[in-house]
Amino acid sequence: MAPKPRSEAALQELAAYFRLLAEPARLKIVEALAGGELSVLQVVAATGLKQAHVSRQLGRMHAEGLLGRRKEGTRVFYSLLDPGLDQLLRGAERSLKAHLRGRLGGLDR
Amino acid sequence: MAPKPRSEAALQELAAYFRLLAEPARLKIVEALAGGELSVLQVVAATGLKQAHVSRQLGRMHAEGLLGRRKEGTRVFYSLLDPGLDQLLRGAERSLKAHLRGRLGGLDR
DNA sequence: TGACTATATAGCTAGAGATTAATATAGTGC
DNA sequence: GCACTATATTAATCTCTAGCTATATAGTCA
Repeated sequence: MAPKPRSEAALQELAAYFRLLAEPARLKIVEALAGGELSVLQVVAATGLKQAHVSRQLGRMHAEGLLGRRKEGTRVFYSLLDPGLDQLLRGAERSLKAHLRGRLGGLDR
Repeated sequence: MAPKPRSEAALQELAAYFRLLAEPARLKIVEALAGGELSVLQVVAATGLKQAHVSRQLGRMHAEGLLGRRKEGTRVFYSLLDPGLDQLLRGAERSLKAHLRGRLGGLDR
């Protein structure tokens, strides 16, 4: 009755992937990029975050393979690479609602 | 062209939810529970983690609404509450593969 | 009650990473 | 070359929490 044993390495990768999505700031950036590629300053404007922070997070997400990068003159444009990410976020939101319900009714014992 | 602006609070909740899944140890526990409810010691045996650590993580996941809890005598059984979680993990694995591909070919510049 | 088992908690150290201000780098146009 | 803009990096502070050991709590049974 154990449908799927994952390897230790697979769990590490999976955890690292979730960690990327485990920060409100990065989620905000991802959401801003959902409308199409943006330059760093455009992301700064869209999110209200500091330039240094945005640049660092964009760089990290690009290094992790989550974002694409395109240089044009002095600017650098980033874009979402995985079209399934949006679906993943929606799925997480669905689960989240179930959890919130559980948190309300879940004052067991 | 902006399909879904989420509130700051929603992003916080979403990030907190992903943070729960952002640890290999917790993923391991979730996986162990995928086969049905288990007592704390059974989770310890299934994962190889320390009892104190398992108890803490189970407690946290239960507090967050991710797990159900049932006491029986001196034992406490925990179980997954959200049937969509499995689907979420699979979706994340799919995205992850896309990222790994990107990490390989993504030596741009 | 005491002995035993199962869970939970407290205190600690170490490490990871978010966030910031300041500075460095790179590209463009004069 | 200089001035200007956009991006990246450095260094510092701060918070969080994983993981550990040891201890406490609660339930069961004699």
